[in-house]
Amino acid sequence: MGNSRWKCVELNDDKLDDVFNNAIESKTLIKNRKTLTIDYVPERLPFRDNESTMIAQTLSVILRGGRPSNLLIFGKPGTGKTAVVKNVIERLKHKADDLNMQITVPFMNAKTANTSYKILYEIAEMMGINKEEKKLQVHFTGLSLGEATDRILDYIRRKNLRVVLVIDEIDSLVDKNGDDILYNFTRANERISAEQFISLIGISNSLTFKDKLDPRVRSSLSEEEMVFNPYTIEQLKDILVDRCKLAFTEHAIPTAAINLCAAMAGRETGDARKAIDLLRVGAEVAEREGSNTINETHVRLAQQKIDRDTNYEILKNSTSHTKIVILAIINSKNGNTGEMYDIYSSLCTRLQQEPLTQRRITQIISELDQLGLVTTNIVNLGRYGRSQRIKLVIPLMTIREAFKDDILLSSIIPDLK
DNA sequence: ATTCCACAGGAAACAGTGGTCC
DNA sequence: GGACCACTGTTTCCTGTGGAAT
Repeated sequence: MGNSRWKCVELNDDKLDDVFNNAIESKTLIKNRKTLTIDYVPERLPFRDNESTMIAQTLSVILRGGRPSNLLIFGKPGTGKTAVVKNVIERLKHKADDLNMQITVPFMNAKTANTSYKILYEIAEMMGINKEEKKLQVHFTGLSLGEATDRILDYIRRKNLRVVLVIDEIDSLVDKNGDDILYNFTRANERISAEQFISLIGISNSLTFKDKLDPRVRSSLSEEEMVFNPYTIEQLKDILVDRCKLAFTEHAIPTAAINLCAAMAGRETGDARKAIDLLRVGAEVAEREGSNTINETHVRLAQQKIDRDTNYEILKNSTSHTKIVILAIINSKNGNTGEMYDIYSSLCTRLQQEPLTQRRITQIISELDQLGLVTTNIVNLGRYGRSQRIKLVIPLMTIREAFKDDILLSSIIPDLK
């Protein structure tokens, strides 16, 4: 390795000790890191009192021995949907405990459990079905969807359960797998006896999600609906002030920096997650600088760091073909699909790789577009057809950095100007 | 007004993989 | 050990698109 990055130097143990000792002794800005994550759920969720009350009212039917309506919750990311639902359910469980009543609440995210079968498997895991004898379990794979559903319903019947099934990011499940599984669960109550039930709470980031559902599923799933509006900049400010009190030492963050975090997050989508992330990363940047306070520059640097880190991770973990596509876009003059595909094919030949079809490459481009790594514009050239203009929106430095350890690409990376 | 280009993108099929069941 | 199952990434086939050229 001729890289000057790696030099043989004598290790200075005293210096390392100093670093660690300083870390332990120095006063840090952040006194409670946990409060700087969106998942941290405070006792009272800001500005969601009405929503919390409405969800609680829907679920309170359980305490009177009834089955609550299915519920669909809509809202952009970072509007507190998941946190509110989790909070209400925790309280419901406490109340039910007081009344000696048992309810089961499997809570899953359809982005992680992204196929119908994985949802069934997760439900089985969370409900404890997989602690039963083997032929009653829902294994990781190998069963048909019908059999897995039957085993879950059978368990509910045998154990006489009341189940509230919460599926977060339910839209991504329906996008990929259709609504069969939802149909089965909304109809499941017909197959179990009166004192048992399954109710569904679906949490969706997309308002148009309902349009993709079969009318029968739509009517039973959305017995009740609720929309979480994005936070306003003023509300974000209040949330941040609240978190700052918990997270930082006194006077660590001036109002101007809080305002900037709120403004940057509020300008886009009113995303509280983003606002809190900016605060956390800003604090980390300030800490590393040895500063006692977080100023506006730290917040701006935090924004850059978040963007750079996300892009770097996506690029680094991409498949070889996605990486070659990115290199083809860099090398393409006008960014037309056709030209880009030709370059991609020749790069594949140079790397002794079998090129994927144009159809698949179109798909990869649209994935990159969704991730915000490229922008695409459809241009009509009349008689000369219709094409996409693809433009890269990430700095070449980030790409070079992310690809530099890829052995396959090593022969063409120096071409990156 | 019609033709035609160069794609976009939906739908279905397929191959390979990793698993269970009997 | 063969039948069966789901998942992922891909290919194949196909229809739709909008404006310059004719």
